[in-house]
Amino acid sequence: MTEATRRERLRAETERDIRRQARALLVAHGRDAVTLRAIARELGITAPALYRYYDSREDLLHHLADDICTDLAAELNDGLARIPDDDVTAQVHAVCRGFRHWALAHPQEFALVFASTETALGARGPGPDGRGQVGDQFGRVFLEVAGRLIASHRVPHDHGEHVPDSLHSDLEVFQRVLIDAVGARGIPADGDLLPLSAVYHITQSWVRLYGHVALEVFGRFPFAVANPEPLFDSMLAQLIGEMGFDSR
Amino acid sequence: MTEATRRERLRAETERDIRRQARALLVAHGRDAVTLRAIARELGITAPALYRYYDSREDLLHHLADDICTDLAAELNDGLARIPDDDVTAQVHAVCRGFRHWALAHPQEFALVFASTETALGARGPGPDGRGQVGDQFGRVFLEVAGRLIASHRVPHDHGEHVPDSLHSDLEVFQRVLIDAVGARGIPADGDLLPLSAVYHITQSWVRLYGHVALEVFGRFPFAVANPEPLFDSMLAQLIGEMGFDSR
DNA sequence: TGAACTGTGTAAACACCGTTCACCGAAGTC
DNA sequence: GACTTCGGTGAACGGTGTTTACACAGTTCA
Repeated sequence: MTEATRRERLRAETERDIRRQARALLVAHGRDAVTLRAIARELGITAPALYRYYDSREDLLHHLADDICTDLAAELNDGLARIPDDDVTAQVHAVCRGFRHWALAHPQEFALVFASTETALGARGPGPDGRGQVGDQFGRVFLEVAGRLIASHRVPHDHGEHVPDSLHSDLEVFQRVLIDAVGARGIPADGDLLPLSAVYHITQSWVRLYGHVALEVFGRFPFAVANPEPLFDSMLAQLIGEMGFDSR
Repeated sequence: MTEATRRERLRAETERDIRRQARALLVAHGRDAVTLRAIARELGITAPALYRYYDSREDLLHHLADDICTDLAAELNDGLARIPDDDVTAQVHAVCRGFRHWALAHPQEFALVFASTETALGARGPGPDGRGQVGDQFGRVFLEVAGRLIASHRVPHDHGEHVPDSLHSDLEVFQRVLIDAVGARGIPADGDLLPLSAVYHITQSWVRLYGHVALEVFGRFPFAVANPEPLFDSMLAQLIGEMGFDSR
């Protein structure tokens, strides 16, 4: 390997340096502080040089968001690796708690990736397969854990709880995505293993997980929550309980 | 009335003009486009003149967020006024649907008020009474509807569903806030009418309402939702159902 | 080896931005 | 009429994204 010419190596290196500095500025002083001139200053070069690497500041922020998703996914996967393969409940716990802790520890990154109106950041276009409304790398982790959950548990939802017809077409798209995600892990799956009611429940779980985390990060609970962790844990226990697992 | 001197009237007028222009820029081109110079240009004055009205751009954005909360509250109250006083289910429907429609129609305003990391915007400090983590005016509407709900319905939650001890202290704060909100409407209330399990459910409802709306505004559902409205309505029906009302 | 080409940096410039300052004139006060 | 207050101006400082013309080192190839 290492076929890369000297120039290519240097380029890759400064490219990493640029994003590392951009990231540091984002973390330290927020999105508006991520300026081309500040990055260049820190790197000992001039701002226009950055245009050799990115089309614009917007473009850089876009790549930055991608990096953040990748890091988040890696962090969640690390946490997941420490948990026995067969303890799916603990896996769900780990991913959800990991997401919350990451978001609280990295509010600026969270805001950039998960609460931006620009469709360019974090979210891909609808896509021909209906995939990837959320950052690619992170979406993979989320889907993967959902996948493990499905593969390890036969028909979590069979309480006859039926899903309104109007949701079928959308949920079937997501069902397809989930089945593919499980398939990618070697375990074949089909619609019997993953009824629409389960797909619906996964969607609702994301709504609640995201809702709680965003409210906490942005401080928008309807009252000053002094101790948010038990609130989160209790929500999580309820989510897991509704899936047909024990809550602990 | 109209004790106001000529000068005071003029001042109030330009103050409104400033915020109206700021608002227009926010809506049209996003938060970053709300620049003092652009506002001044549009008003036919110079940028430094704005410092006679606001301490800084940040200060202006803060007041802008307040305005937005007030408008949102007014819009929700308008919708509420069209609904019979005794039909609480319809009232909850109206407020939740109204919030979603407002957010989808005003994504930039939503992002500013409900998804900013700056604590100065929308969120007040913890406050001595533990109130107002969410924009004052909007918070009032939210609490008011919750209040009507409580006042009209005796003990929605008595399925013995018990709330973990670790949540008690926080929920009691919110319970106090809610009881006061009901009291402000003339109807006295106490802890018997509003058990902690009901308070908990109201909190969880906000998590889900906010979660769904934010995910939709920011396009962060895990798959491309072609038709989000039924998804929202079904969540809403479930929320209302869990309160002990019919889902219709 | 030397010529040609490519990629990576520079400095200068343009048009913006928030903010501060000294100043000025009209509005209000005594 | 003198004096103060208020709302505005223009100039300036230091910052921003971006474009342009230019220089120079690394690479390629005859």
